Amino acid sequence: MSTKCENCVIRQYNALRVLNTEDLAEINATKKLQSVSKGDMIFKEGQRLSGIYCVRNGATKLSKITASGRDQIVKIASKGEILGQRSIVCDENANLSATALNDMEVCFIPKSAIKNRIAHNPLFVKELLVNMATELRIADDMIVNLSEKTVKQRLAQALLYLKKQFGEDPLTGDLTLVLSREDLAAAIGTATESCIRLLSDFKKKGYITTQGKNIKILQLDALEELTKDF
Amino acid sequence: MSTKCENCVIRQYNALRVLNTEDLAEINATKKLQSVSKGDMIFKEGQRLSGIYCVRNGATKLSKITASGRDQIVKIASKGEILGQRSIVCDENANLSATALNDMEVCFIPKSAIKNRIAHNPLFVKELLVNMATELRIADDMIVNLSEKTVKQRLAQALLYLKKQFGEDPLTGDLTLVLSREDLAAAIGTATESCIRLLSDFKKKGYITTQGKNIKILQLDALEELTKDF
DNA sequence: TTTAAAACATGATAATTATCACATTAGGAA
DNA sequence: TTCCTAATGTGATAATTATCATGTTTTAAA
Repeated sequence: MSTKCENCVIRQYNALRVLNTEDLAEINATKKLQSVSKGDMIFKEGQRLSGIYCVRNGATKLSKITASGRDQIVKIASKGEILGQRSIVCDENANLSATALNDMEVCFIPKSAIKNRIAHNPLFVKELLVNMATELRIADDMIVNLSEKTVKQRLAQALLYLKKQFGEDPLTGDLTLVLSREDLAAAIGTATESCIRLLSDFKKKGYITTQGKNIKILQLDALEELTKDF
Repeated sequence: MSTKCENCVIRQYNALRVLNTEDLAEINATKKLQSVSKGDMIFKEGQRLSGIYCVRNGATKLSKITASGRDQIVKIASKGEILGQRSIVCDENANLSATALNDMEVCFIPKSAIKNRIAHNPLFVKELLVNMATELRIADDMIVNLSEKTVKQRLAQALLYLKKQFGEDPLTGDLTLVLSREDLAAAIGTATESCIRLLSDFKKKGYITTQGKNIKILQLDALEELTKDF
């Protein structure tokens, strides 16, 4: 995969796709490819961002540490997604922390380059707008989910999401994106022990199997049924 | 208050403020002032919107009916805020329902007028973008709140929010925006009975008094302390 | 004003979820 | 490898929250 923005396929997934040759030249001249190791923090809540990060590879959690010390994952971002665009658009400090869930490659694009594009390319602004509006809908839906569904339902939903979004290992059938029990709990908004307990329950019922951190879904329909219950 | 967009002070609160005379002329020519009675639904989840609504007066809840029949309030919008802009931007059906919490006046602005402004006024698009980005931050924070805080903390927070956002009656000291217990429960994501029980608890402790649906905050500091606990 | 319906309120109880304690296992460093 | 630490897993229990039942009060309509 080329590291030249002009040839980069990754940007097809985000607002950068509408940039013209001239725009891309500046982005390309100023961007920096970075390797991020699993567990590394790309940026931290409250930090002033000097640019955005375009994810080339790997996945990251966007989360916030709560007063009680736990953290709540608001979103998982992966290939093609941009981190930090909300903060840059609003000229605010980061509202969430971004932590690598596995080894990643990201392109750092300095704020100035993005601000220039925003100032001069209306099409780009509109793309950003549509993107942000979509994220808002997803966040709104998550609010409804958190208050409507039980922890069990949210866990089932999270497993289905992981399968749909990141797929399964073609050999073993295990979910490709491997989360620690702690992260999985943080994603569905519950205590780690509760999450583990429910996974055990799913195992007992034959919905899934586990091997270490790996999870394999056996009965998709059972999990889907669970998410619908009320 | 004038009903001519050119002289309308309401639009100072939202993205419409950056429109020029020419833009405003088209908006003004096509907009329609509407009265909405308390309890009326302005639009419903899933509905195709033919425009946006600019709130001149009153307040509305933006909510979603859950599978179990309850509804969860995602946001309360009032004077100066625009309803439906997300759906128009994304060309999607409404994701939330908008229901008047009291008698309202709203200006309906047809989709075409807004789409024209988006197509021709980059400044307007940028304003929308910043607006949407801010709403996204608020939604993200709500996600963290819902999973971090107890119902009691969220109720305390909601009361403080109502005071800050809508103020108190200068005579009685009651919160200006009056919500039914059911709506208050829907806003904090709990059962109506739980909400009522906690209000009784707050009363017993002397934090608030109630008279019918009216609520008066007596001990602001106590409620603030509650929201911080862990 | 009367009356019916809706909203409010509270008790009893069940279900869900968190917390604490502790055992086991896995994974990485010396 | 061996050891240490962190993660996983489970039990016991407490706390929180939901649900159901039922009575009371408000509200609004006839």
